[in-house]
Amino acid sequence: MSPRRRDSASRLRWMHDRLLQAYGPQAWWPAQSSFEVVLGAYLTQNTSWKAVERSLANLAAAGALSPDGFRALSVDELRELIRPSGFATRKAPALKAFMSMLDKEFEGSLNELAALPTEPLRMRLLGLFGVGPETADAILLYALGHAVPVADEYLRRIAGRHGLIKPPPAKNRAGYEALVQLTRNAFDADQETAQFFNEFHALAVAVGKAHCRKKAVCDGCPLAADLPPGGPRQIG
DNA sequence: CGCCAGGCCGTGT
DNA sequence: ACACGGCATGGC
Repeated sequence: MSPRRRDSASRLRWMHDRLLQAYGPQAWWPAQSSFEVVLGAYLTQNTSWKAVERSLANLAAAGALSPDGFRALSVDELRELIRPSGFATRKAPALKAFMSMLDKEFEGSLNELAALPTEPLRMRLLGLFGVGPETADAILLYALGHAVPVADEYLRRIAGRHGLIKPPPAKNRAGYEALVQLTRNAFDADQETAQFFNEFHALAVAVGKAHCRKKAVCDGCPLAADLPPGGPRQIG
């Protein structure tokens, strides 16, 4: 039966099942340590993962993928190492601010940071320079193991093109929270685990990279059966 | 070459 | 509250 004409929660569940069937488990985040997840979460802001990999390779060569190695870098050295992934004049001090917070209040330990309750922890992250809602939630989920949904530009486009949210999809804070709520409402309480949200966001990125970039490439998309009659509703 | 990338911040309404 | 420009570099 067609998923069309059903409520957005059902359709989002259908999307999850369809994507899992099409792509399989994604085993995210692509990193060797929680600290590396944090670095990647900052570096990938409005930046292709390909470029992030170049910066991470530079950091690895400098021995700076661990807190100890990273702490030893000056902000100027850091800026040069992460230059390939762009916005380095912003991202270098932002990362140093995270490290500084971790050292001063959590003995340099991500585990101690992760021990805070989710909501205060999220507020804490959002208060950091260079951390918005998506970066905060990515760190919460993929580095700290908290069960929160992660919304991103791909999910925003998917929801927009499929008419799950009223177009044009807002790119502001309220729009982000609406996507998070959409995800929370779609799944049962017993599915609201870190493992599940982990997989859901990873699948959204997988289909996004393949079919939901700015140029519409809905042809061959596993989710195409759910598109409104006449094609995607909203491209940008 | 021009457009875009796994956002966020500062400023102006 | 919301829109909008700026931010840096590299891939395609």
